[in-house]
Amino acid sequence: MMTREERPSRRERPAKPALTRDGIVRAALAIAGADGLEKVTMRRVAEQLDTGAASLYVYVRNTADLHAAMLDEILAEVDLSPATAAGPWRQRLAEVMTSYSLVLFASPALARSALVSRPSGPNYLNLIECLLTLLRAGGVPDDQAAWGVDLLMLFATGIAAEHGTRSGRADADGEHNAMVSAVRGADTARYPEIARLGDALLSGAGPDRLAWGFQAVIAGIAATPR
Amino acid sequence: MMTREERPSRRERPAKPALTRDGIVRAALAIAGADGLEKVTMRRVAEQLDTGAASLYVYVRNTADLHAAMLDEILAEVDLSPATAAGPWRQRLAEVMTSYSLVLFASPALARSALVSRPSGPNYLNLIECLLTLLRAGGVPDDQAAWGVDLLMLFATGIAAEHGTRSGRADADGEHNAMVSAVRGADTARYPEIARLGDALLSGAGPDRLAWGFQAVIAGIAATPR
DNA sequence: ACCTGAACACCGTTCAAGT
DNA sequence: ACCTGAACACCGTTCAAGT
Repeated sequence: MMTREERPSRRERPAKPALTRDGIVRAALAIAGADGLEKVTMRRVAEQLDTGAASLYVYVRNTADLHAAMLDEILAEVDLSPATAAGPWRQRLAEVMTSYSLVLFASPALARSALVSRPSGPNYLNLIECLLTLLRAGGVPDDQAAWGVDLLMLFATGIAAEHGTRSGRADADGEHNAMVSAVRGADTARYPEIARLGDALLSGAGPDRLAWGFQAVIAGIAATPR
Repeated sequence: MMTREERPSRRERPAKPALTRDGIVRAALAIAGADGLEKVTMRRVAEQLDTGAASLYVYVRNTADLHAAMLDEILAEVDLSPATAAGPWRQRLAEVMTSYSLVLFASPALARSALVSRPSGPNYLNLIECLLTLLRAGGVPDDQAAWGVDLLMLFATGIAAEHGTRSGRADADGEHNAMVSAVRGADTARYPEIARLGDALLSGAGPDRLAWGFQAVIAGIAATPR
């Protein structure tokens, strides 16, 4: 027979979990997913963890550090396997970039923060390493690859950030977007090209646009010597 | 002889200037130039104008609106004249983009805010119109031009934003940049490509990089059908 | 070493009341 | 219509004091 339950003096409610950096980051991601990144404040994260804001500073340097950690955490989901798969390098490169984009599309607010402060966590470095490996496999000269990676990341991150801005709170608020009114408005005379191209300028973040962008950027990187 | 001075009852000190949207934006730009964009708060701008924060809301919808207005204001300085000049279209396009970049380099914090919330003021629209005109002059198909403009702007804005992050307060604080330590550090085994390329990855926002990027993006846009 | 409460020095935005 | 003071509902971060 089993012995009587150990530690019977333990309270009914499970003890509040020990504070860890990972726990803080996970709590922050939960809040961001539910209420948006702007609600991820030290005080709110601390509240969720049943402690005070000051306690977080043992594990997190400041708010920017917390945001960076959140970003790196979600970058763990990016699929880097095409780097070692078979097939044409351009397509494999596009696959990795697409995976990165899909991850950021799910967290557009973090995409915006990635634009502002370039991440530098281990998962981000893994991704960059992977992109460089693929560019090298494609015979792209080193100097072009070094700057090209930036171009690729900027494009993918920017599109994800834009997507978030559009479908998020901002647009629901009926944000006065001058581009929209110029495209289908009375400003045909002032901005003829914008009016002429119309919706093509606004056609958002669909997979087509992403795929075209990757192709274009990869082609430019490979074809432009320094 | 002249008549005696009119309105002699006027006070010695010049009356405090009437509040206008333009005055608010200019005061905000002055603060941003002196102390950084993060100091551009409603309360601080109001203080500079010798009034209360609540008074600004007659002319400015909210903080985001103020930032957007600041951005559009500085975009007035972008030189669009290459659009109607003579010469190869690619070079003229690069000239306009370079002018845009130089303007943003002077206000990197606004570059970051431009990445997050795409501007849409009249000066921004003028710029987009100009870019589209040049792409059309180059015979770039409409659909490629529509998406290509975005690519160009994203690159130029991103580089300017990055430049600001590096030379600004963040770097001075000795920000722990994992990229830097991976490049010249002990992680040669973990990130061989990053280590191998080294400083080429970090070589910042020089004119060479900008020029190369414009060339590459323009080449990609022109060469990649949709 | 870790955690806490309290404090400091701020924010954006709204609103009733004035002119 | 514009302007204001005061209030509401928050912030990040620090620090002395506790365990």
